[in-house]
Amino acid sequence: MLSDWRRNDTRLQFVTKAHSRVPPGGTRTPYGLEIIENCLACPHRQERLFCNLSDGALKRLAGVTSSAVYPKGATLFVEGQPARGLFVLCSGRVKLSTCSADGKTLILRISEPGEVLGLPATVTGTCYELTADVIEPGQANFIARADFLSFLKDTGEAALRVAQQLGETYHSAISEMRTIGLSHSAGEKLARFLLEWASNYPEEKGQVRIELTLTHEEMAQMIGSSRETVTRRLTDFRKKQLLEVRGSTLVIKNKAALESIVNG
Amino acid sequence: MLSDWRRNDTRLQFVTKAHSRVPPGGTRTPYGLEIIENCLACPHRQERLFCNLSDGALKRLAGVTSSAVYPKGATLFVEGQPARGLFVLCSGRVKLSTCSADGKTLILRISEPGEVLGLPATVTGTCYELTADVIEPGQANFIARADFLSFLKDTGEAALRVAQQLGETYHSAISEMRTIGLSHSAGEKLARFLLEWASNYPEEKGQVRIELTLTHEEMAQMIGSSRETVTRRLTDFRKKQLLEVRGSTLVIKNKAALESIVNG
DNA sequence: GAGCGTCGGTGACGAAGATCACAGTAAAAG
DNA sequence: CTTTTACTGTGATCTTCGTCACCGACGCTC
Repeated sequence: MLSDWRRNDTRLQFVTKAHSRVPPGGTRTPYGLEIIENCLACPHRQERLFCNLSDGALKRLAGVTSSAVYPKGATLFVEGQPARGLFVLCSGRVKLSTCSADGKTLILRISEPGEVLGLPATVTGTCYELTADVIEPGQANFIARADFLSFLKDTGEAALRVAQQLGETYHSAISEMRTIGLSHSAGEKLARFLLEWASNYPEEKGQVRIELTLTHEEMAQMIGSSRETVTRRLTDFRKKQLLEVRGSTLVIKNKAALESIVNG
Repeated sequence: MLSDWRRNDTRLQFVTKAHSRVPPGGTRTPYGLEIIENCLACPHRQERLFCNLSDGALKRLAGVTSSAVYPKGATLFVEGQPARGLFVLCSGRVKLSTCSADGKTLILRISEPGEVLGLPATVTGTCYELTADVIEPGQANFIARADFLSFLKDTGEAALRVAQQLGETYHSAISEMRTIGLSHSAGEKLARFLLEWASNYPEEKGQVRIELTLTHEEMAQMIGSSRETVTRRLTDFRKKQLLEVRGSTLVIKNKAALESIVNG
C-alpha cells in the first residue's frame, strides 16, 4: 500500500506546518499514512515520554515545530554534521548508525515512534554522533536547536523530561554495548539481540512472535558481525527448533534455550 | 606516598560533611590527598561542567552533599542496584564497567575528576547500568536521588547542565562503541583506544606523551579483547617504533602510523 | 631472606569467523 | 514476460585471536 512512494527519491517531503487548519488528532494522507498535526490531540501522547508534556508546554513547542513525512531511505541527519536540531519521531522507524573510514557500518539502534532523535548533540551543541536513516516511512517533527534551547530555558518541566529521555537513550546504548562487547561468539550476540528485540513483544508459553523487518545484513551490522554468519547462525537456530521464520515475522519457539546461549 | 592506605580494605571512609567548619578551598589530609570541602571555592570549579553552577545553586546543593574519600578498590555502586543517587568525582579516577554472567568484564570508561557518576540511572529512576570501582584513590561527593530531584525541580539552570552532562556521557559511550564495534582486528582496536586516550594530551611533532596507569588486562577489557593479545599487539607496536613505554608513561612516537592503522 | 601475588612476556594449538565465490529465490521494473 | 536487483543460503579457505601453559620480574608481607 505504501509501494508507490517507497521507491521515491530521498528528498525531504515537507507536507505541513504543525499549526495548520486541520481537524485535531490526525488525518490520513493519500498513502494511508496517518499524519499527526497536533501533538495535544495525538493519540499516542500518553505513552510517550517526550510528547506527554503539559498543554502549555506543548503549545509553545508547536509554534517552533515543522512536521514532515519521509520516504524509506531518507536521511534525517548525518554523523559529523553540526547539530541543527532534533526530530521527534511520530511514526515509522529510523536506523541510527555510525560508519568507519573503510565503509564498515555499525547500527546502534532502530528507533520507534515517540523517540527523540539527535537530542544529545542538540543539547550539547556538538555534531550528530550518528546517522539517522528512515527504514520505514513515517512522520517526524523537527525542532531547530535555537528554538529548542530557548524553550528549555523557559520551561522547567521540559528540561527534566529531556534529561530522562537522555538517560534512556544512554541506557539503550549500554545495552547494545553489552551485546557486542560481552559475547564470546556470534551466536551469542545474535541470541542476545533477538531476546532484546523480543522483550517488546508479549510472551506465551516460552514462545514469542516478533516482527523483524531487518535484512541479515542489517542484523549483522547491529551485532558487529558479517552477513554470512548471521545467515548461518540463524539456520542453526532453526535446525535446533529454537526459531521459525515466516516472511518478516519470526517466532521464538524456545526462549529458554536462547537464554541459555547468552548465559554461557 | 599513598601506599600505606592503598591496601586498606574497601569499606567506605566517610571523612566529612560538606558544610563543616574548615577553611574554604580545600585542605590536606595526612595522606597528602587534597580534600575539597567547599565547591564554591573549588580550584577546579571553572573547568567542570557540573561544578560550574551559580553560587546560589551550589549552596543549595552543598546542603545535601556528603563528601567522602575512597581508597583504591572501593566500589561506589554496582550494576543492577536501584539508583540511590549520584557521585561527583572531585579527585581520583573511577572505572565504569559491566560484567556478563560468566564473569567477562567490559570497561566502558575511566572517569576523571569533575565527572558525575550514576547520573543517568539517578535521573531516570532505574538501576545503575554500570559498576563504579575506584582505581586511583580520591574524593567523591554523594547526592541522594530524592534530594537531587527536588534540587533539579527548583533550579532551572541545573537541569540544562544535567542534560549537557548526559549528552557528553552518551557521546563518550558512542565513541567507545565505535572502537569496539567498527574494528577489524585487535590491533586496530588498541590503536583506536590509544589515540582516544592520547587526545587529552598535547601533541608535538607527531608525538604524544601520555600517562596510562592501566594494566594490560584492563586495556583488554576496554577494547573487548584478551590480556595476551594486548601484550602482543603492544610489543608489535614497540618493535615497529610506533610506541615507547617507560613505566606508566607511554610515548606515541608515530601518531600518523597509528592513525593509518585505524583508517585501514 | 623466603614466600606469595600480580603483572608482563611468549609459545603452541584450535576454533571461530571474515572473506570470497557463486547459486538459488523472490520481488520489483521495464 | 523478461530482466534486474536485492536478499538469502552454502561451500572452501585462510587469518586472527582466545585459551592454556609456563616463566621471569617486581613488590609486599611476614
